Amino acid sequence: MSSEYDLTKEVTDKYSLRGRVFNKIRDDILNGVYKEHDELKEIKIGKELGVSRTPVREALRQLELEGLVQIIPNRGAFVTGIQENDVHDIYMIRALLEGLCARWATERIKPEQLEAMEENIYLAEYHAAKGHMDQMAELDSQFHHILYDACSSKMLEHLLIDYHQYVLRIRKKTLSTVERSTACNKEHRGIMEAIRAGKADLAERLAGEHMRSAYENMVRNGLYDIYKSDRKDS
Amino acid sequence: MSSEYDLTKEVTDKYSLRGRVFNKIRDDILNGVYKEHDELKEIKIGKELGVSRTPVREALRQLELEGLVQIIPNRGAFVTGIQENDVHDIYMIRALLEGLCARWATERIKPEQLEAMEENIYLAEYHAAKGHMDQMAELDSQFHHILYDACSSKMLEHLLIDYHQYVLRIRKKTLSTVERSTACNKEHRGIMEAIRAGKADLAERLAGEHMRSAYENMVRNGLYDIYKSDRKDS
DNA sequence: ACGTGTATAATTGTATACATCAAAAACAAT
DNA sequence: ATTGTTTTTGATGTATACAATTATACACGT
Repeated sequence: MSSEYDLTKEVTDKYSLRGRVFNKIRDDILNGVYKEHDELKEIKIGKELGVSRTPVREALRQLELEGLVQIIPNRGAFVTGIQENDVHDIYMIRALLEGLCARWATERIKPEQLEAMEENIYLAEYHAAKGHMDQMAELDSQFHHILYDACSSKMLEHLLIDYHQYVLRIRKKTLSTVERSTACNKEHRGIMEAIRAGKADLAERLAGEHMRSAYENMVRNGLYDIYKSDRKDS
Repeated sequence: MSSEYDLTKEVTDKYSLRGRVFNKIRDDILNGVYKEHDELKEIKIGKELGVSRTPVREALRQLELEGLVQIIPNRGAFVTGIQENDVHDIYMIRALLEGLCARWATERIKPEQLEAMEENIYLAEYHAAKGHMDQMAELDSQFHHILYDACSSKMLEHLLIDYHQYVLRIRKKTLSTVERSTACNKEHRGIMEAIRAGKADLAERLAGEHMRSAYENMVRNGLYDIYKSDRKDS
């Protein structure tokens, strides 16, 4: 069972109103429901979700810290969103950090975690072969979360989980093609083998390349036109 | 004038209660006033600061997102703090990211920013020579913020400012020695020269080394014993 | 003595009320 | 018609009130 690698960020999210509101708004921003510079009014959102202002406010304050929302005192909360160039930056940042994560994981991974990775890749290859594309994003997420866990760095894990979330929507699209999915699985396997063999340098390099190739695939296929609509050159 | 590079993270911090409460608790955690596993009760903190629970709650929710506080639903908020190994991780992460920042800054820096860096280093060298150690942390912060600004990446800037803050207390201690201060200034100058010369690879490498040498200096001088007290091996 | 169960207190979660601020509208003056 | 001022409106900032949950204390039974 790999239910251990639950992808929910905080346990609180499921059980508190604030957590649900936070996730809802966050998803709506990442999924383009709210666009750049949209104003997020506490009362309106509260009504829509059937809650009072309080949990909405708390959620907005958190989103401010994540950089998805800008709060101007006494004015309101405005969507910051993710720009086209932000996606580029995120992938370049991730290339470095996933590399570091793979390096540390090589030195610190536990047998169960390696086991879990093995199982994950096996499953992913199976579903890719069968064309079950809807499963791929989930499995990809899981693979990376196992890696984040295995690096045994609270700091790095926290960071990578955040950045992983940011590009959630785009990842779903990217992985919906068979080509990218199979390539992705191959790269995952490569990283795992390097970790298993204790080759930290190789693992780091492969993890970095994994990010770059994901990004290049995205650009090549014009898969992030979705962000272009609400672009502003300021 | 370099007042442009104001180090406050958000404008809201100064003017809203929540912002002040947030900064206060944050500083208290980073400065060791609250220790690992301390419980942060909304009413108590509110009373201490002379405010109601609302701003305190919002601040705690934000700190949760920063990872400095863990919130257990219906139970309370507990200090997570920064462990000894977290400091290590932060510096290794920063080594990569400051490197990337320097690289991008090399390609995108504006003349005014280069000017500001020049001025900053000049001032820092002056104060270091005069033994004005109290100024060093501030100037160091300023240098890095100029760099963050110059890389023209909202994402990377946001991230680096966060991590820079995390190690604020320890940086103050480290820079209080003349040796480290002068070495630090030399490294800053090196980075600036590389950027000015358009040597991105060199700038990246130097910025990374700057972090590693800062960390090694810290370890060598046992300067982060302060974190050891509340350590737990879990 | 020990564990269990209930009552009480304390704390958090949420909703609402009031205060404050800022943009928008209405109006006056030029 | 345009500008400047006042009024109004609507939103946020903060405080408080109530509900739900959890921790504590104590009595009871074994």
